[in-house]
Amino acid sequence: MPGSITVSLPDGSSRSLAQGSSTLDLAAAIGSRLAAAAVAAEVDGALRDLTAPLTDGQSVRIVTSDSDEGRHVLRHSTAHVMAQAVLRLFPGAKFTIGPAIEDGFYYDFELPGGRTFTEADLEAVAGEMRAIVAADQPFVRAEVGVDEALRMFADQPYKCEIIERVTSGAADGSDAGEVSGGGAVSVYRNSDAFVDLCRGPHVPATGRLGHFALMKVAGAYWRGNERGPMLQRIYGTAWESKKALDAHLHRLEEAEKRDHRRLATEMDLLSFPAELGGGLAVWHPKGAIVRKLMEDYSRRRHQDGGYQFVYTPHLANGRLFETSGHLDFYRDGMYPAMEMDNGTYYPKPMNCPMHCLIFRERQRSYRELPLRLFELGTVYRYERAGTLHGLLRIRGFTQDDSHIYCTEEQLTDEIESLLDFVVSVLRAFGFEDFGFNLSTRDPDKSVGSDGIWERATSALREAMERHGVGYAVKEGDAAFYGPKIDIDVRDAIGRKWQLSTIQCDFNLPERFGLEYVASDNTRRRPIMLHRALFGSVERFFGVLLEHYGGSFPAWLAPVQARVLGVTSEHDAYAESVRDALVAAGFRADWVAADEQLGKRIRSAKMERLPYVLVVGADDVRDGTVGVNPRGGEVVRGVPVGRFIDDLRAETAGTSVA
RNA sequence: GCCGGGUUAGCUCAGCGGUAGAGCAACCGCCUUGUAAGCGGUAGGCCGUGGGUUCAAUCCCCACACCCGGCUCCA
Repeated sequence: MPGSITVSLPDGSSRSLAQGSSTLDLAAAIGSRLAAAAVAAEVDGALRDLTAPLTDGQSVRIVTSDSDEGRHVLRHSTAHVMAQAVLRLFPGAKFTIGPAIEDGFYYDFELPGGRTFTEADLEAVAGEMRAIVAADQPFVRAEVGVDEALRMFADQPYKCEIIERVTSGAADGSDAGEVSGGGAVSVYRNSDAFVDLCRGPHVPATGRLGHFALMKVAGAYWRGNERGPMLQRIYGTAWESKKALDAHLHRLEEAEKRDHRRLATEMDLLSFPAELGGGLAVWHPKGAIVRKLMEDYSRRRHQDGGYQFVYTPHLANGRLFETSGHLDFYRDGMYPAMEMDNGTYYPKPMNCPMHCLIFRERQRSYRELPLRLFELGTVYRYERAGTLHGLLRIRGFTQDDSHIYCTEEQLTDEIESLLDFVVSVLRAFGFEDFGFNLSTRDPDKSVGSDGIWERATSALREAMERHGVGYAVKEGDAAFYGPKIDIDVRDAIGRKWQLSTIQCDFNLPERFGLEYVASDNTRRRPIMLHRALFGSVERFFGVLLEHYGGSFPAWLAPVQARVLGVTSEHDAYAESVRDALVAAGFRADWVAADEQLGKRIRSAKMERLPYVLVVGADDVRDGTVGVNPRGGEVVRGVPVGRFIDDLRAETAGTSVA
């Protein structure tokens, strides 16, 4: 065909199209459904607008709105629509950046006169956005010179700053999504009234959008700099269909139902009394029993793992934290000093310095290494008021903290066995999906020589590689004294939580002058591993509560079984069954038949009890119970002894009953 | 710490410049019940704390505490 071009498709086939055809034409030629779902194109590996003309020989993949990439484009385009709406409604507003993010997008603005957004403004903005969508404005790309771009955005100082930074090569990641760089700047024009700096791609026209919701307003610092201007941010979400949007909103509702703060109140587990102060929790009996079970399990595993238990005080002389370096690096995050007659004392923010003192208290032999000290150590950190978040960010918390002192030869083996240990303990709490991250040195926030850091980092790397686990690298994310492996888990609804940490430290042993006597009778410096599995017991409890949605497995449930008589005739038997369960080491109770059976069962279900045992005349006669398990089928006529055996089997290995 | 929004009964939440309401829970009766809400009644609140404006403040203003959503930070 004269004047035609041929492009290839991902399945290996190729298509001929008229000169000047775009991916949109290609999609239409393949099918109208595809054309409707298409939002962008990947041409020779680069994302482009659907409307960009294709040239002969290119390979093209059509990006549809139901893919991650497609949703990213939808969200970015919706962010532009929101910016246009805000600029229309708030004349004089300055707009800054508005990227797509996981599940949505945001855009940051500076409103005239320091005005701020209210929830009511969101309604108005959303309404204006719907009008822009209805107008089906095309997204028209243009490349302009820097000077022209600066003229175009003459009244938009933030845009000018972005243009200048990009063209001067000072751009960081946050600019990369906005402009293409190089000699030209790309812009997208939606109408005569709205043009935004942007690398793209975008959907062909605003009519492709519309399944969005504006979620919340928030303050945000320009470029994340807390000394910079405070901008006004609007968060939104956008999806390819109403169905997908509704599903997302439904997921948010479900996540909210699992919120550990809500469940903690509902289930009477713990509370944060205002009188106590922010970020400090009190544990109620039902929360405390779950916590105790977690801690007991942890202690047993550590005992089996060759750890020795230690206890250390909550306060220490400031000299200790000068030696360790904590005062230098984290003074602002520590509770303020208490002046006492023989010095300045601080609540401890970490246990490691005290464990170093235990190590140093007498001469150590290589025969003692690896020496593994373990403590459930409560620490206090002054978290800034705005950062507190239920149990997940708290000012007083307990670390399942261990410090392992070993020789350099033992290091890699020790780390590798720790990887197993961590995963094995986390599995007991129902986590199946683990991720590993290696955090490396930040030269501005660390102590010690390059050589030491290199040895520590390669030990961690080698252990993971030998162990065959994949890992991501987080540059500059290490602790000040050494690099670390952080382990995250995925919970029941797919969220990631960073829990465990294994940190390699050549520095504190040096700072504390730790030594052991080696087999050749020389004195050597041990290496120290810091590690925590739960991290913070409080935080882990919060994560666990959300993971299980409050429905703790039988070994952790505050009450494992409740016995209910059908009528008050059977209350005495119900009580005797409860006694038998308690005698067998289980946590059980019974409730008198003052309400109808259905009501009492409902109450027990609302409390998320693993087992409800209903007993009536048949059961009194036969010594049985009717077993109503959480999420299972009722089984009548189960002998009490068999229920006890079954529950024992179910909780074996985890229960310490 | 910064921006915004909150704080009303044990819980979830209405309400309003003239000192308050619902549902659930609690308590008391009646009902005697076989697997997720029986009926009736009673009680319960210095409307977060302290100032201010007002004849009058739970309501309007200010400060503080705490909470929520973000930002920043997180050994």
